[in-house]
Amino acid sequence: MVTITDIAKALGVTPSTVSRALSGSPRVKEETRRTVEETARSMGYERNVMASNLRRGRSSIVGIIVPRIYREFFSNVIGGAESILNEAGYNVLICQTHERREAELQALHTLRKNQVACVLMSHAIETEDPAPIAEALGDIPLVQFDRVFRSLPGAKVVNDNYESAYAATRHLIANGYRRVGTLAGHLCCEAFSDRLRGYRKALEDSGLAYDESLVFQDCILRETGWDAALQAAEAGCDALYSAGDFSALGAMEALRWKGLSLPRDFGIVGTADETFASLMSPSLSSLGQHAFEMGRVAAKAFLFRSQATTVISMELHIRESSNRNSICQK
Amino acid sequence: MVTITDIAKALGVTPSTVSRALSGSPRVKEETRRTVEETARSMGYERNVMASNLRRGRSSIVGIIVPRIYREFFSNVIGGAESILNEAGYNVLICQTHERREAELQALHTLRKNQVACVLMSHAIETEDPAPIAEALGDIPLVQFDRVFRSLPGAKVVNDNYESAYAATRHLIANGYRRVGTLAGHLCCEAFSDRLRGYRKALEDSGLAYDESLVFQDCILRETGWDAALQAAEAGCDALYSAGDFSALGAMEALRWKGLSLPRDFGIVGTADETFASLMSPSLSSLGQHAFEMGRVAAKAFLFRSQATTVISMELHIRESSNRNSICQK
DNA sequence: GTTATTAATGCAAACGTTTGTATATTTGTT
DNA sequence: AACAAATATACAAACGTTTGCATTAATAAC
Repeated sequence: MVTITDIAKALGVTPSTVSRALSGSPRVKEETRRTVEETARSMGYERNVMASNLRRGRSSIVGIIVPRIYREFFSNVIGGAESILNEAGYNVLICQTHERREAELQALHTLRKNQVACVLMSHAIETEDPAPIAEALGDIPLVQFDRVFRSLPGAKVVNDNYESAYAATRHLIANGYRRVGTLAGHLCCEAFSDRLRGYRKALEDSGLAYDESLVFQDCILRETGWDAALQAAEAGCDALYSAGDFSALGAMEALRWKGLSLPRDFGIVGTADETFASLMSPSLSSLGQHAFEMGRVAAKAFLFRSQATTVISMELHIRESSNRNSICQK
Repeated sequence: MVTITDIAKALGVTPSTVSRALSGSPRVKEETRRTVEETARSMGYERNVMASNLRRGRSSIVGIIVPRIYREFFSNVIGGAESILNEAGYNVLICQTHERREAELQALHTLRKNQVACVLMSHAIETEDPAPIAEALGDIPLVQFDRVFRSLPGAKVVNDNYESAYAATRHLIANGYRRVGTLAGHLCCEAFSDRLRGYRKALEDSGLAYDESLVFQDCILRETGWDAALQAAEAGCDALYSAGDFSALGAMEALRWKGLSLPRDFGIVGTADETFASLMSPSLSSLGQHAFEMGRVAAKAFLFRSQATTVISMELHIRESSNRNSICQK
């Protein structure tokens, strides 16, 4: 392995000069820099990141913490962040929490130990108190995305959950559904509580009553979606806005099992636009997130040391599960 | 930050003793070790991985290279590997190649620079020549999974592609399909060529002719699946074994568009058992891979310095798209 | 021509750990 | 009691980079 000392010897200068030349310090002559760079290239030099990190007390790794990498949304966010960060010379260390608080703290700890340059994170559902996160991070910058804690400092990238849930609910109402319920997520999580607020506002703006018994909390899994849908149907519901696609899927299965037909008897709109949404039959209407873009924005927030909150719009994909108007036209 | 020197001073010993005590060297007295460990804990000591890595010339990071993290198969392999590696004190650095050779070499380079302890890898489809991989790795151990090059040294973990494709094809034949084609992958990739061999053997064992015109190469995408299915149907095919689920999906859509009914007029079995396979209507029969287990096995192969090749069985999930027998019984 | 100013490089001390070799201590053997 | 063997710890040199401070060389100011 060739080191800066080797280069220095070859050129009759000191390692400091080589180091400065290679890291673009303005303290070396332009000509020297060129010579050094050339020699480095010809000798096949590669900077030893370990040594560099040790000395600088900070690595060129960015940590990303997500609940689960196999959720399409998160893997796409990761992909987006990676595309920006790799470009900028950073590597990405990915940790999964599986929605568990303990695993989340463990991950933060791991990243701290690796002295990552920054942490991009979407917190676990279990997490209610953000204070330990701040503590575990120390002075490492934090960029939150999707699921964010307002009270933590640093940049944030979120979806327009309120507006999109509003739009999705209005869409159901516009299709003639009159008793619209919702499969809500965990309300301690702002992304989910915002969706609930948007849903509620849509009902109110349409002159429909907001009925607490049609709000199913902590309902984002296929199983809980199934149960909630049956209860909802029992309660006279004829449509559901779901804060997730998996619970929407469970709901559709339950309703079909009950003999109801979508979108004729019942309308559903999900959130996340998982691949299966468009492949099911009937296909599931869903709010698509610009996950890749969200990752890019989060990564840039770190690179530019932004502290801003960016809002990214979701996109309503209207499909068979809610589109009664076009079915009628057929 | 508290260092081993701090601990040493507090105890009146030298850093070397502390280092040895903490890393479990047999060269310190049992009593000393206990005292050191206790003091370390009480002082809140954490080993500086940068310094450790620099000195040892090797990091406690394992690199994983996959074509795409959002493929469920790969994200589950990653999850499995992570579960073992984290336990053993390693962290995981994930790189995507997007099936591109250049990105693959770049990733290897990155990992080499980070002096990873090992690389777990499933190569890109574009890659035909494994030599540059070996070169880029230097003396870093390699564990290949799913898509492997026999000629490279090191452990390998693969599916029983030959046997499973054989079983899937036999299943189609047992359901009365008589002209079975296949959507094959890139045959330079052993995983795919093995599936083709299994398919062929099944035909031969069943007394059916192997017809090259029913073999569609490089066909693993939704779009190519669509085209191939139409050609296949034109050629008198009544069933397809597909080496991927996305091409199987495209094929199903094309056939339905053509007015054919599954499984009545046409049978399909895919490979990978993506989530959508069970959710579609008709649901798609598919060969499920034990992805999580594959990740665990690959990680263990590294930890135990194994050089062996492990074969993991796939599982045939029989669903509506191929199950004509049970439909008839209805 | 002397002095102040700037520019370019050199010097040397870190960063925190690991490890080969040396030293001191204990134990065992005769 | 003397010596060998073992055990336990200390010493010191790395690992390759970065960076504050010192030094030298070049330019500008008077």
